[in-house]
Amino acid sequence: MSATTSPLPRTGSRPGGRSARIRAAVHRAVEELLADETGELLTIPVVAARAGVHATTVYRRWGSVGELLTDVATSRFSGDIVVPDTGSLREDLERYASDLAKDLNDPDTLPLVRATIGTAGEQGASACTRERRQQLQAILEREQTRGHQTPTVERVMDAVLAPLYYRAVFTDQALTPEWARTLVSHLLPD
Amino acid sequence: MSATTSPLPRTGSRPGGRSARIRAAVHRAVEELLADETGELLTIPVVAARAGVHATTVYRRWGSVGELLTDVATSRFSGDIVVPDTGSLREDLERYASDLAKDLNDPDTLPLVRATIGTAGEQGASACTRERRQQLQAILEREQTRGHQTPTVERVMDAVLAPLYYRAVFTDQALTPEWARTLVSHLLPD
DNA sequence: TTTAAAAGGCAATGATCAGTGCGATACTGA
DNA sequence: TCAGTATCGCACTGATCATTGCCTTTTAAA
Repeated sequence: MSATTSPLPRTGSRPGGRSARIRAAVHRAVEELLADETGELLTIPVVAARAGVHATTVYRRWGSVGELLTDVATSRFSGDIVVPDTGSLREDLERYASDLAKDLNDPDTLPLVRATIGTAGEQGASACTRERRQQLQAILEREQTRGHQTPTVERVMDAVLAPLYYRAVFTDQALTPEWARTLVSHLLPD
Repeated sequence: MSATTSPLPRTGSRPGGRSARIRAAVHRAVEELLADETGELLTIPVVAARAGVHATTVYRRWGSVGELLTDVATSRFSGDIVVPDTGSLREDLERYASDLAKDLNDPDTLPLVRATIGTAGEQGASACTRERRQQLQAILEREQTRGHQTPTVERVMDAVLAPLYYRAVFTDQALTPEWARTLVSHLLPD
């Protein structure tokens, strides 16, 4: 259980190499099994069978379901949203919030978030949102470079990010782009 | 897997009866195992052993870990917070938010929320927050009875409830009462 | 091309899990 | 008190899981 070592092998990490192919297949298997929502429990043998690899391989590369889910979540929530750059803070945030709402509405996303939180605890939870914080930070810093005042990142997270994730995880309400933009207008009045 | 039948037995449900004692012991075992944070996976045999009952009993009364967690979460998050009634909406919300922050800071609470979400999905998630919505609704309705305008429940959930749960579940930031009150002051400016 | 290291496939093992009859015990209502 | 019913403990069973040693294949560098 070496939490610091990457599940990426030091060698064999060429884009189309065998290791990379296995990694992709396992990731896809996890997402499919979670999306299937058959209530079937997510175990390493099940994932391995679905991915067409041997369970041993998954045990050795990832160690546990928790670490596997953390890895899948990290990939899934990295680089999936392009941070908008419209020149206006309000516009940037509105587009970002509405993109995020669309992303969280993807039927594959929610089960992954829930499973990762439940199985991988702190590690998993931060894997789902670490990049979001950085993206908001980037939007704010650009606005500051333009010489304008901005709310703190914490404030934006409370006002925009939190409601999006809360609704997705805890309720069955739909995350509409209109509502997402409303969150921004409450944060930036007038 | 009868999702509608209550895990409470029809007979033997007297306060101090054996069924009630077993139920309490199982609930306590779940919370302790989650709080222990040994990374040990939560299975029915493990819970049963800790509670001093036979696994068969747990299988028959709850059926699965998911339903068990949903039941525990429902108990845990029902009647645990006294809805304040100060005569002022702002004061009510501030106390409520600060009480909720304290509740979510309890080391036993967070693992229960995470595990329930991860294992029991939609069912589990709503078990963690259903009562919160009703409590906020009650606070708002009292203010309306006094003849005052109030935000919608959805707005209060977005502005107060969501940040509290988001911070608890997704970050490692502490939930201070001061910050919780700040959320209310952003919702009710002037 | 050759060679050493890394990763994956395979088979086998002990441990744990989910689920099932059956008899004993505890509870409810008459 | 007493009968009927529900719940629980107990002893199994088959299935699945986590893990290991050994060998083959792939990979990266000489």
